[in-house]
Amino acid sequence: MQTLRRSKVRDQATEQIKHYIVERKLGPGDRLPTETQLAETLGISRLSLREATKSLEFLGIVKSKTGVGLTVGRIDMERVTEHLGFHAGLLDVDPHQLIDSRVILETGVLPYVVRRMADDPTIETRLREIVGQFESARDLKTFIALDIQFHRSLLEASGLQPLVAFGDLLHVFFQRFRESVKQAAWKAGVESHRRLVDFLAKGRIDDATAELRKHIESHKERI
Amino acid sequence: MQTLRRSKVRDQATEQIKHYIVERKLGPGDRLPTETQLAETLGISRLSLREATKSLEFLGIVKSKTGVGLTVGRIDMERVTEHLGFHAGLLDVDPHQLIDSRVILETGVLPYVVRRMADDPTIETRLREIVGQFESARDLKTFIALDIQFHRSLLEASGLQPLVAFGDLLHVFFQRFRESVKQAAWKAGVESHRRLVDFLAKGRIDDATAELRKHIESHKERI
DNA sequence: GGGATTCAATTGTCAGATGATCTATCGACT
DNA sequence: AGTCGATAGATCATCTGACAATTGAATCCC
Repeated sequence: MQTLRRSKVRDQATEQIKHYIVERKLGPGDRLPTETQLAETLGISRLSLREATKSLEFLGIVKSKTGVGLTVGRIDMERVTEHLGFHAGLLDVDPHQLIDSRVILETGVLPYVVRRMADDPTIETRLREIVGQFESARDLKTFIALDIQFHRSLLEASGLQPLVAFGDLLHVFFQRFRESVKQAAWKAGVESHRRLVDFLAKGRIDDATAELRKHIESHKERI
Repeated sequence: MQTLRRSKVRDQATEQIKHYIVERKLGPGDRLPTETQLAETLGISRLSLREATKSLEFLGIVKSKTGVGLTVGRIDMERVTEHLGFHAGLLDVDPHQLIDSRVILETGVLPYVVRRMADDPTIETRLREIVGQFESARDLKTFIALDIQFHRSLLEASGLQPLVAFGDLLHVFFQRFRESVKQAAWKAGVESHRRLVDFLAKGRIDDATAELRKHIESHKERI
């Protein structure tokens, strides 16, 4: 037999659309035919075509705007990371692994941060600004928000977008046991952040690494 | 000014479905409500709900079978690669950032690998097995497959699932310039892999780190 | 009891219609 | 003449309703 299982109309459509894009060497921003036209060309209903385009849109391969039409999109890692949370390895993660992963990610980034801090003084300003805001934090909620902001800024300071995206994802899973931080730990955390920035500003990578590692691993005591 | 655009029904639906899965801690294979039920619960038409599920299905987050219903799926990175890698022009990630990210990720993992290698001898066996298979690789395709396999095994050897997941994602975006590897580079790559395993087996983390960094950064010459 | 059949449940596909939103053109007013 | 606003057309967004295709289990027949 030719086809064991008949390929679904929708899946054929997605392939056809991708083929259309490649064949005509279309790039981000280029126009695609309208839904009606595409459906007619492929000989399927507009609905099936929509299911196809919506799938492609999910990853950013195409973009659709009301009143405008379909255009070729640009895929960025952030979008994919956003949905990656369902990767089998992440659905049910051991907190220890989560912590270790964060240590690797954030300490690994420090050499890059130091390098970029030397060129761009706004990075240090930004980090110190957040540290300063810690002082006026009164409740757990704002404290957590600031903590996330600080660590995100740290990753951003490396200039490595993929790691920022991944860091965001880790934070989502980290959230649940962040809330168990005791008031006593705040103060220590604030001091730790401040020392970290100091080390970075002086280019003392090893000290900064040790400080950051200790800071993140302190979460292990609360598991 | 903040563009106040109403979030589309479909996008809300995808979020709701993901939320549903996470909230109930559903894993691959678990059943979801039927389309009709879901649509009713969310207060939207079955059609809009379908566009949502089809999007999720595109990444493998959910699976649907005629006559059976919806089940939770397992994200298949190969599938993601297949869709994402079809047109390099659509990918918007700075290659340098990609390489640097990989360096941080994989070198950061090495101390953990060494530690676990000491306890579990199968790890070294596994890595050497892949290195051995490189010898018999005849075409670019199998070479690439082995390279991916090696680096994935390396991450797995750390025991840190989140990083494995992230590594998978990076490989998706890395794919495109893997294909530009010249035959001459194969041999060097194989040797580098072998040296890396040797260093790891001896617990020489610094040497291993340097070797791995050099290996990954060699891609920079081909940009 | 075992195999074939029927049937209910569920997804797959279609057609048609209406609302929402964007672009562009045209016209009025200064 | 130039600017602003309104109108119209194009296009996507969403809904309703219906029927076909597929699956899995209950049922029936021997």
